[in-house]
Amino acid sequence: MPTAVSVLLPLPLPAFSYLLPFEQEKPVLGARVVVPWQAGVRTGIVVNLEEVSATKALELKELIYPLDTEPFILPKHLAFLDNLAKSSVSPPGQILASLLPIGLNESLVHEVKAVAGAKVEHDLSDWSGVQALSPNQLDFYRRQGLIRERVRIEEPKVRVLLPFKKPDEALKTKAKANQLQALEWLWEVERLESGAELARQADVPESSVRTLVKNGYAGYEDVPAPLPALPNYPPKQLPSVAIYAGENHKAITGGYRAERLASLIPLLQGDLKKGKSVLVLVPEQFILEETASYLQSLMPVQVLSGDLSDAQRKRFWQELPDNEPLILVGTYLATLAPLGQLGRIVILEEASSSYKLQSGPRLFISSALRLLAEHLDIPCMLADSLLSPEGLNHVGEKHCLYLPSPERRLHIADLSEQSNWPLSSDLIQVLKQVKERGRRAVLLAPRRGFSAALGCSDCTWLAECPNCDLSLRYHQDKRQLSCHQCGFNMAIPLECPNCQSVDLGAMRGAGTQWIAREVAKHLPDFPIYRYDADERHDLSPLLEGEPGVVIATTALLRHPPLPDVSLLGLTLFDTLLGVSDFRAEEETLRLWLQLAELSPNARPLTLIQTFQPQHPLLDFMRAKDAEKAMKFFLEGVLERRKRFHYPPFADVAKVQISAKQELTAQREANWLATALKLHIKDKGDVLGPSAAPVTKLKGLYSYQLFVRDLGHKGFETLLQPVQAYHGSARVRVDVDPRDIGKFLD
DNA sequence: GGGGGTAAGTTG
DNA sequence: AACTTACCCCCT
Repeated sequence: MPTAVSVLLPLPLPAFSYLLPFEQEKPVLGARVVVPWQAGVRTGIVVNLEEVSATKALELKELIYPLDTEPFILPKHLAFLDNLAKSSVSPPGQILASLLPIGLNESLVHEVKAVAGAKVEHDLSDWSGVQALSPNQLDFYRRQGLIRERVRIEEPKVRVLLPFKKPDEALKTKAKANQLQALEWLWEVERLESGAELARQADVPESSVRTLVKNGYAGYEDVPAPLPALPNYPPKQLPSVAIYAGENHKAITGGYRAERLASLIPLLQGDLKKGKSVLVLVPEQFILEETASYLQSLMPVQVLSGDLSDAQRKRFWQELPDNEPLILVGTYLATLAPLGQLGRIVILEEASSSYKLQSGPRLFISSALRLLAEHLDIPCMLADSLLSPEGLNHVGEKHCLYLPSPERRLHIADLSEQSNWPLSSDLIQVLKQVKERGRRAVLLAPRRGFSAALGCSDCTWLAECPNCDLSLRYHQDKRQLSCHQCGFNMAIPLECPNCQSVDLGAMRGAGTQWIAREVAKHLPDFPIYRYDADERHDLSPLLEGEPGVVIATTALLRHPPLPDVSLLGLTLFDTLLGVSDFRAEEETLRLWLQLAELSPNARPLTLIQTFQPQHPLLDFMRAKDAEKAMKFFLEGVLERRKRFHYPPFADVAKVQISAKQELTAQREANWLATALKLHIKDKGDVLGPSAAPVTKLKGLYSYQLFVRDLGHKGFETLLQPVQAYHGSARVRVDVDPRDIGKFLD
């Protein structure tokens, strides 16, 4: 019986079947194979093999060539991929494309040869490069069965300068002293990447090197590229901790980031001793570097992230199965890393919103890896300053290790009674103390730029984005108004377009520029730094202990910690809570806990400016017994989530309907909501549709609705009407949205 | 009748 | 995702 091979390509499509040529060995599951695709070839992964009838075989195109004899993706991962595809309602190929960092886009040497006796227009009697044929001809010959094809991975080559001849008498004249010097140096170092480099190193003009090459003493050659070095990070000492996680723990919360990691060390060492590797997942590059720095002096560590070059990732992937047990610290790109003896998965900062992939299948990587651990039947450890309610519910209270939380000093400044906006008199007073004592302070503003808006003081006019329902952010330094969503920029108008008043000024929330200006007013001659996406000042004087104030956005959380910060100011607490998401409070609390990481060795006074000093969240932050407060907070969240049927007690998917015309978006959203309600019946419910929080964005009007899966039936079936939708609006789905108002591109 | 743009359909 | 085909508008 002929064999059909199902091949998954890194495209947003399901797997496709190809016929295995009768003379070819059956490929193993998870191996890479090259298959014909449109008028060329593509590399995919073998996900299934099945016997088919001879008639069925006739309909299939032939597989071209296997690239591997061993699985490139572990067969255990294939079922996991399939499961992820179903739960995220996206094609399996799309999951593969977003999780596999290498291997499927290799450059290939593709050759063709005419079958014996075939009449073809070209001379294809021997293997020749496919570029001799036009794509149409290739397709035609394929269909007629006139050619055979073969491929191999193109070895990465680099062009180098090599010495060809030893210096001879002809070079030993005074006029050719430079050439002689260069050639002798080249023989000394054996090879160099360019003639220019030789000229630099031998300290001769480039023309001398050119002459050497012209006269055949040296020349360029393509040689196999050397293996790239794998990254290394400067070692760092972990703090000591009093409690360690054991086998019965499934989550760690509280403490500093480094303490949570330190509490895991005996567990990790135990895994390695048992011959098991551990996958340590991180949400961002800076945590990857920090984690690798801490671990590498204690145990064998490898890293994988988007910061590695293609060549580095390739080397990493190839060597991984042969390595001794190790700790792999990686971002989501390490999900499918072929660790043979994987014994545990650790998810650091498990609740981090950075784990939400912003495109493709929009996976939430924490959930995906919890699923992987279940598939592999290995333990999974969660760690975060404040566990996600989902995480806590999953592991259960009694499997949770609480580390003592850092002690905090908190002062709340009520902005409603203040006249000197955006700084309260309390903040000004402590800032003055910081200056007098030559200390360091960090002020966090809710946004970059000067202010949230520019408006007219005489009427109600506010500058708004022409593409979005948002006010334009005022950037004083560039004398510009810009939209932080769509990137629209314009110059500041001279007068109000509404009432022609010239009294235009900053309105609403103060950004880093505004705060910096106010601080400068109150603290003349004190060093002021800014740290946001627009302006990243060099903070090394502060690292060395010089005094100063940093005005920053949360971008500062990705900067190495500053020593002995004595004041931490949150200039507008309210914006954090203003987010229209059921996770807003939880995220705010987590941010508050993360702020302690800005200066872990100090105990800075945290000053919070707010218009709502009675907000219940502040009570949790003020509580003396932090551990108890956190437990109480999470219990409350879970209780409400249960009562109102929110995750983890129901699965939620967002459906976004967008169109250029607002009415179209609204009509199609209503239509889709009705279709969904009829389809879902009592298996779940449909909330909405309602206009998206920012209804017009990037020129599109969006409506959104939420589908709740109350019986864990899976969105694969519940969202069927969405899958089948072919109307005039653009529809996007986000399963498990982490920010319910966020626009889906 | 064709250049230039977008929308819709197909890929094994 | 990448690519082809269909279709529309505008201009010569």
